[in-house]
Amino acid sequence: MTKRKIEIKRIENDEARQVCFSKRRVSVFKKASELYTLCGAEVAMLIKSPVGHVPSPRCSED
Amino acid sequence: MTKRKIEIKRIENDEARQVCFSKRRVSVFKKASELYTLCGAEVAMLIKSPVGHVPSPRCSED
DNA sequence: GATTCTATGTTTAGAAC
DNA sequence: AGTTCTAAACATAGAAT
Repeated sequence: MTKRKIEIKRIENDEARQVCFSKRRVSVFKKASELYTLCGAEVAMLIKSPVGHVPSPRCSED
Repeated sequence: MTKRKIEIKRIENDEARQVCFSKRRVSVFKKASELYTLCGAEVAMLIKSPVGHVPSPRCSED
C-alpha cells in the first residue's frame, strides 16, 4: 500500500484500468439499484466495456 | 444525529425520500462519470424522478 | 478477468437552511 | 427541491490470488 488516492483521469496501465473497471462497474450498478429501492426512482443504465471486443471463434470463420 | 445507517428498502417518509433522491442522484451520475474517465467505459443512464410530474402552469390551461 | 484484504479516501443520514 | 455540515458508514487502490 503506497497511496490509495488517485486523480480522476484515464488509467493508462491496461491491467490496472481493467481491474478498476471490474470493481467500479459493480459499485455503480449497486448505487443505481439502491436509488431505485430507497427512492422508487426508475433507473436504466448501459455500460459498454472499455476493452476491445474479442470475437468468438465462430465469428472469425464467417 | 441519532443514527446514520439505514437499510436498503423504500424510505416511506416523503420528505426524507426526496432528499435522499436529490443527493444520491448526483452521486450515481458522478460515479458513472468517473467510470468513463478512469476506464474509458461508455455509460448511458436514465433516471426517472420518483415524484409525481408537476405540470407547468401553461399546461393546465390547455 | 473477477475477487479478497484493509488502510485510507469518499459518501451520506439526519438536521438545518 | 437542492445545499451545507459532519460523524459514521461505505467504497476502493494496490497487492495478491
